[in-house]
Amino acid sequence: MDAEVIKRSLQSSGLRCTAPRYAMMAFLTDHKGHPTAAEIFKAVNRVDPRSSRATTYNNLRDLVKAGLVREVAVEGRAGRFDLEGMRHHHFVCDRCGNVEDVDWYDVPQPASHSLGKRVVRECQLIFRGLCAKCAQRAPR
Amino acid sequence: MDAEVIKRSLQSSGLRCTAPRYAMMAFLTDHKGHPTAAEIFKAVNRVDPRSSRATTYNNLRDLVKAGLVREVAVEGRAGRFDLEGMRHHHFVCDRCGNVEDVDWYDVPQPASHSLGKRVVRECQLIFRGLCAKCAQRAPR
DNA sequence: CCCTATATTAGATATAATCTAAATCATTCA
DNA sequence: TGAATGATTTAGATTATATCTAATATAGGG
Ligand SMILES: [Mn+2]
Ligand SMILES: [Mn+2]
Ligand SMILES: [Zn+2]
Ligand SMILES: [Zn+2]
Repeated sequence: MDAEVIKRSLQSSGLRCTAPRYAMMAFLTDHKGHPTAAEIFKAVNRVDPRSSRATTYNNLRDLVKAGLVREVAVEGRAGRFDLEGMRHHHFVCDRCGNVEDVDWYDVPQPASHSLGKRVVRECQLIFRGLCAKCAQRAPR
Repeated sequence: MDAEVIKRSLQSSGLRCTAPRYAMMAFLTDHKGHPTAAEIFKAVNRVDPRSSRATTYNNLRDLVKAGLVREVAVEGRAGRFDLEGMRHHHFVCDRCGNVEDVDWYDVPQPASHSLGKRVVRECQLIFRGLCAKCAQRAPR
């Protein structure tokens, strides 16, 4: 019963379990492909066509702030989202913009003097280049 | 004579040394604060008010492709740019969006089997949280 | 079952980036 | 030096992405 898990994870973050929020979390649980906000919006509305773009963005913001969801910013394109489940890194394709998971491995922290008074919330390791599919196609 | 350095670095990348390109590189050399495309556009036009937004974006794209400039994507905000000079990592402030440099240290590569047929061009380590200034201000 | 802080909604607005096709320019080579 | 030419630039329109607004609805505690 995944439903209970989602409900509890929302509530334990101080977020009400609303229909749009639940639908977004359920969608992200089932679709590991790093969807954009627009894709999440469309998917949620296919089920129950009443949600608003504003709600999608508001909720993504809140879910990221609560640590349930992670955003991967992609230059010149819409940001991509995924569940903060098992730790992993990311690979972003220069050509097609796809975001793919890379197995987790530990990354050393910076020397504390080089962070100064900054407060670190998270640390993302992002690889860029050509995904397997794009690497095979002709260059340029 | 910085001018010659810029000119040569452009040409050795197969890029003509044009006025807008030169001005952009000079501006990035002098301003280490990770400006946005809009800021670069404005700065270049203050000197010689003839450049176009399209040229700014085109050139940033080409300079990144040539490896002379790096882009840091920031969720929900304009991307930030800096020169690929001394290697370093980045810190992005959740609240004010500022991008700051973090001293370089070596990051281990992923196991090659976990990259598969992907071709890695670069690897970015990005920290997120509150910058020193924002960390001091009241929370929320 | 009520109450109310929290959340949602439609649509307008703001911001960021790309596209177009005509004009210009940097570089090469005779 | 003086074409020739492919790369580059340009203004402005267009698209893509994200946020704002203020009226309405609802989750969840009491
Ligand atoms: Mn992921
Ligand atoms: Mn930097
Ligand atoms: Zn690809
Ligand atoms: Zn800050």
